[in-house]
Amino acid sequence: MVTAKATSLDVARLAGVSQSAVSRVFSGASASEKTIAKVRAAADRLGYRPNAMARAMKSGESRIIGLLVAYLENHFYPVALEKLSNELQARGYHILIFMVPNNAEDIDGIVEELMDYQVDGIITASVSMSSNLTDRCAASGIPVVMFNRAQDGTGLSSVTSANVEGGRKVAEFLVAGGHQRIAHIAGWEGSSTGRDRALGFRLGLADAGVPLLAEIDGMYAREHAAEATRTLMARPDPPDAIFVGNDHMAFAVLDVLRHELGYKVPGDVSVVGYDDVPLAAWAAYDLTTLRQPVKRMVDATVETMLGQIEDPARPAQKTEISGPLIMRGSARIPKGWTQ
Amino acid sequence: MVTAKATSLDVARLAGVSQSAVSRVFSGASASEKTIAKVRAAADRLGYRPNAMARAMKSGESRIIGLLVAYLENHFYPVALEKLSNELQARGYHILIFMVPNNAEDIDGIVEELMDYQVDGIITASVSMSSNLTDRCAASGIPVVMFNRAQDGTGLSSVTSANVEGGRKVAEFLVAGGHQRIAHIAGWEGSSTGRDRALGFRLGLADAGVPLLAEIDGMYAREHAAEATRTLMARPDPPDAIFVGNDHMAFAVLDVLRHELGYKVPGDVSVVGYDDVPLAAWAAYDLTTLRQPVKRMVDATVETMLGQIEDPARPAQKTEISGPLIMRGSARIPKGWTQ
DNA sequence: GAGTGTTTTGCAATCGTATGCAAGGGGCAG
DNA sequence: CTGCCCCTTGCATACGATTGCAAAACACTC
Repeated sequence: MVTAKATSLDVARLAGVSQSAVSRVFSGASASEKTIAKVRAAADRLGYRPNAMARAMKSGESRIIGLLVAYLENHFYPVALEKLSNELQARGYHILIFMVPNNAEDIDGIVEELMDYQVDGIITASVSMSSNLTDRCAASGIPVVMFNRAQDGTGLSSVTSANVEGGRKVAEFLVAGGHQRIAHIAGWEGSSTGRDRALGFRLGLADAGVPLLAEIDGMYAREHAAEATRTLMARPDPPDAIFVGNDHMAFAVLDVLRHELGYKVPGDVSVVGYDDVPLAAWAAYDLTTLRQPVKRMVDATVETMLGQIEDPARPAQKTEISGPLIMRGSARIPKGWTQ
Repeated sequence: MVTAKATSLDVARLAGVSQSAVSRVFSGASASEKTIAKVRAAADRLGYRPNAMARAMKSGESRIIGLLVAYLENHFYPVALEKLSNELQARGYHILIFMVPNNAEDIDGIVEELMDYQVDGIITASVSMSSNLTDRCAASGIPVVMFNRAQDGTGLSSVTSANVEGGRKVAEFLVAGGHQRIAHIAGWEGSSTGRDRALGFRLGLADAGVPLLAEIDGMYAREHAAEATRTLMARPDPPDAIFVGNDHMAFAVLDVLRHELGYKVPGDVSVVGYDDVPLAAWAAYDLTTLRQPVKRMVDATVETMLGQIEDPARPAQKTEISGPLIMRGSARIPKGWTQ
């Protein structure tokens, strides 16, 4: 007898109890066995389920997390999104997803919309927030966790991989491989990840006494990375190794090197990426890359988020998770290094 | 003066009007210029925005669309999701996203959760629904649109590409290319897309009088497709052309053919996929494939969805959109065929 | 200035649930 | 049996908005 939609009052009447009894049964408050049984029976008969909207309105907790994503083109994000959604779903939360247009101006409007829905928290994936926005969220007591991006100055929690350390590892790896002319096609310098990876990379090279041949901002975009590759290889002293700011760009670099310019990888040039998206393991690319441990990053994000929801007073928390270098076939492997 | 959170009543008091006046200003009902100005000013000062939850509860319209997705591993879905989200956002709707676990049993529970949120509609992406579920949605008057999958018998709207026609086009293309031993690694036979593409392909071959060498269900999974490829190539009469049920599997097929078994593509074997995900155009794969016009499919999905929300009496609508064959480098191009 | 018609506005009820409060009921010790 | 305490239960209210209704304000015409 599943009619249009039953309310707690309908159930109450059918069960012969008060509406509050029904509410108590479904919100886990205390009730006698007898009442619980009667209510459950009636609810089943009517197909009743509590109205999440009404519940949210009354309690002020929507159990919805707003997710801001800039682009899904880079496979890292779909993968993260999938895990994030599963994890939150398991904890009884759900994701209201918002794509952020490239023009960073509109983001304020988007966040406003988010807040209209009384979201319990906001997770941003590779999105920066204006300080104005940060303040609003703080004022409303809405926790924010930045995933795969950090932002100094703001009091926001963030979860990233250990980007400086990661950049450094790549530098050590390339130096150990005996490369002489090392270049970097960097992640967007407007992002903390791009800057940190580049910084770590430069530090690592400096420590080894190897100069950085060139650095070009690839903007995390295929086209920019491809163009940067052409520029680099057109030099009189083209690089014999390129560290690329993320896998997504590295694929473009490999495409240009192999299929457009006819270079051998890693024979002529070694290429190293960053992320270790699934595609990096596919034979066509077989990309050596520094892995971002998505699962652990997601777990940390969820923990931080729920922690702050439970205790709004908890201070912001910046988590860095380090990942291993995954050696595959796109870069010469130094003697003695093993997986 | 952005305090915790202002309600319409706060605004009303500050503006010196009634709470209903505030409501009317923000819901676009008629009001005098003077009132509008006063309310707007007060609202700005308080940082007031209407509470979407409360609005949803009262009006019964949440302006939220539930989206059920099975997996994001196949790039077709992130791309579609991005467009879908943008499109709906532009129309004032938002997406509550749910990942459906592989065990199809749980899907009922997921849909229940969806309905708890009073979603205005449900879009499923490559997910099948039990008839039980279908009934519940119908009973609740919640429109459902299936994206990239159709289901007979249910009265549900669906938007797909013209899969039978598409399969046929591929058959004609391969036959025209002079291939003799043509095999098919099919999409999951439990899905309408997989079945229809295979059906069209067989029909096309039959019309041309060319036999189908073999057909294996690739389950839309990389590993299955890879294994199927090994099986096919181990035959005494290995195929000289393989039509693969979607790009995602086709990449695995190419990886195995080229890097594991050492075949030349398209020299030894031609490979054709289905979808035309961005990756298909990248040089490393350069995959000939039948394009599913995502943009148009998404548009149709949104139109159908909103149409049914506006007028619940509107009958279900099955849309099929045909796409072109995109000729790239993974399959021999018949003489005289041009892009 | 009175009469008529059209807006504008406020009052109050309502959506479906949660919860403080006080009354009711049951169990147990004395 | 009485008294005390604790667990259940129902009543009534609140959450923040929308909306029907009727009174009030306004605009015009005669």
